[in-house]
Amino acid sequence: MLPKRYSREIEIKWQDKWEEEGVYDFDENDEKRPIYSIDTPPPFTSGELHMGHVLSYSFFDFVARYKRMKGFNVYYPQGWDTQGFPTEVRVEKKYGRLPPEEFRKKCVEWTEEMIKRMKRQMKELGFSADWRYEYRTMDPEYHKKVQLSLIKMYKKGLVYRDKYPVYWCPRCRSALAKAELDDVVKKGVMVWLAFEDEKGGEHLIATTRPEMLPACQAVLYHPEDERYKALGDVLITPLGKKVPLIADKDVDKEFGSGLVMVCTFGDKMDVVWMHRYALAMEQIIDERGRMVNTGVKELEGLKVEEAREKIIELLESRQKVRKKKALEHSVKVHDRCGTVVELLPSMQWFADIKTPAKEIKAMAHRIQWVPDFGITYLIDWVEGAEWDWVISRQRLFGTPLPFYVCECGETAPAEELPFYPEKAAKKQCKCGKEMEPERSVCDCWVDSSITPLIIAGWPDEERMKKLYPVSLRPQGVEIVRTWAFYTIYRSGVALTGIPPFETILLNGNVLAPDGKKMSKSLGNVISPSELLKDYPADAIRQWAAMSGAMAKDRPFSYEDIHYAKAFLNKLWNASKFVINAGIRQEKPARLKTVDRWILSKLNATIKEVSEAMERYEFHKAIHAIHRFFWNDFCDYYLEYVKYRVYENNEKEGALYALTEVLEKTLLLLAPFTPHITEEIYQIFGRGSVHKQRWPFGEKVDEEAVKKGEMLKEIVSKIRQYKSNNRLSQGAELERCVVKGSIDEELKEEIKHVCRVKEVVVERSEGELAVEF
RNA sequence: GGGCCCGUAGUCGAAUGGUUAAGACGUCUGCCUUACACGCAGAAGAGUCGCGGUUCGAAUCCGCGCGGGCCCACCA
Repeated sequence: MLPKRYSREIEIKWQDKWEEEGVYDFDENDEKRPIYSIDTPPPFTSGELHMGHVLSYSFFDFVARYKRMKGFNVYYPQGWDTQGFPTEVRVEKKYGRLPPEEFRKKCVEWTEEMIKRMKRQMKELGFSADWRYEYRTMDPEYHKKVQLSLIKMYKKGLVYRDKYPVYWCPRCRSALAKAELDDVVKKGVMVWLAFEDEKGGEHLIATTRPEMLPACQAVLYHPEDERYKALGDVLITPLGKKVPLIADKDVDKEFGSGLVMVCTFGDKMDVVWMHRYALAMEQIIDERGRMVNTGVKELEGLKVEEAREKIIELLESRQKVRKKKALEHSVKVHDRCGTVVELLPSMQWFADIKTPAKEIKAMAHRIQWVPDFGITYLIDWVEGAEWDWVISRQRLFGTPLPFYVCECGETAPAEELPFYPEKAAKKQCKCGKEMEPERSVCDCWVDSSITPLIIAGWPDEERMKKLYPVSLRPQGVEIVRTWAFYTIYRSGVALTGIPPFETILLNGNVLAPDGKKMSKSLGNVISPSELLKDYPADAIRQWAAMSGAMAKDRPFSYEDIHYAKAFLNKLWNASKFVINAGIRQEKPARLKTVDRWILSKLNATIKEVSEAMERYEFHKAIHAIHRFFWNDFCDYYLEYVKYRVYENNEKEGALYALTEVLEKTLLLLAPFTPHITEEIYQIFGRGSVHKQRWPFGEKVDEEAVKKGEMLKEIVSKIRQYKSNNRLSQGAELERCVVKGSIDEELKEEIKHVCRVKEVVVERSEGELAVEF
């Protein structure tokens, strides 16, 4: 007997049991079943799942469960993306500043706590990952593999060290991440400086950073700007330096005079242009924010703001300033101290993405993209990339870059892995000096771009043979340019030459019910843990399935989740009815038309759902199940057979059909609602529903379908009559006339199902009609 | 500014170029019928953003316009 109501207690019971019995374990020794592996995204360990996680991880879980039932040996590990700036911020807030090693230890402790919480939520949602293969990017084992992958790329010439500008806080003397910057509107001055062409003609350039003039490398104009087209290719700065004059489409014709000077480095756009035209890098600001190597002795040693005033003064005295105008503009400041940041050239590590770009694109084309337009995000990105991937970060909680560097500029890979600079062995450079272990850590995408290798046991060749490439990479559409791209590049092109996954499945995001992005500041965030207080996991999972097409964003819908919960209730109560009526698994000799009708509908539904599952169209699958079970089975078939069940009238066929429909529906629902289906499935005494095979859609009896639909229509018309006449559906009618071609069997059904004493049939080929 | 996605009842959303454009929520009417009132039966409500085109036929394909969203870049 089923408990009176379905509840979360039932879900928790099964979650514990599944874990205990290892129901979802990947079978290492199975030689027969094909392997289906899933490269699940390792979520960043923030400590709480958000609705986007719930949506996407539900999708992954549907796939895993479906494939298991289809007979695959499913390999479904789950990892954690642990390292990064947000954790550093939170740990520093809690413990203050600590020495690096102690700080990292605290970060690890913190992260372990976060993982514990998130894992609990995943379990509560019924995700069927195999936790024996859990990985964490902060583990020494993981570090080792990331480092090995970088050394291999280094040896192939794909990883190198070069100068690159980073955001720098002159006050804190530290490199900053983008996330540490705030935009602040400040008062400034725009000055128009007089440049000269080779014939002595004067051309004005508007700038808010005249102090950068000594580092001016080029002047740019828009290719369609008539004023500068015929000017030649050199211009002379007010300081007398000759610089190239270049046409570039990114210049705004309307701004100032339509000319812009490129300096090392006034702003981010200078960096773009420097790479595009291979301009020189001339550093004139040092780590303390003071001017150096400007070639203008009045500026040397001054702070940036002082230098700005000074050079205006200087240029005015040389009559090179034509106009000045006060303005307000936005500048980037360090979020913690408010100091204006500078872009400073510094030594960074790069991964070459320009040289292998073609191969990356070609490999992306060998992967199946679902939906197919997803690949355009990657192609556009590769084609638009202006420079190589900067893989180093000046942070603490990250994978150390496994290299040594020397004053002389030489670099060398580490020999012992995992490599930690504090404990690194000494190493001598070719030049004779002692090399320094690199102290920067990796960009987080360096960690996560080898997950297919990690789960496939790389570099163990035996395991790789078995598990690489992975079958499926599910991920968010918004990280195609990062995670998908970097994975195809590193795991695929650079390290194995084989596409890292066969199929990539892209999911969209969850918006707030108001259609806007969920954000704390808008106060429209819905948290999974709050939701779990009001709705069972199986309702939340159905909501995910109902959330529309892949790669599309959708607002969160309380209506859907409400409906999903109501459906669980329906399933529960219908099951109680079937159980009370009596389970019958042997097919009786005779089935009535209605029995054959519902079994045909069932088989059609199985086919429809199977096709949708193969295409990852979960909303179609769940919709087909809902429609069949609620509308056809509960609303009609159950009503059709009640008299047979209660009055023991040709009961066997009814019991068989009821049992068959319930059993098969449970199987179809199992990937979506694993808990409730498991609980009900126990009546069959065959163990876990999740160990069963996916049902096969058998033959549809066209004649029975036709008759069944006709009966449905007649019943509906009689119900309509009763409703219009304010009668209860249980009310007995004396007589009705059915116009249409129905047989004696259907006539008898109408009498019983609609409680009509006398049914008269008038044969007619026209439209069905019922008169009273 | 570049790329991509989208525009369907009050709301959210389905519809290989082919009957009367699913379904859910909400609304209205009736029904406590021995699975379920977390329910049942019934009803009303759109002709698919606008304009043009292709077609025997367009929500669906093409063009333009209008309006959203996402990602990226930028404000010298």
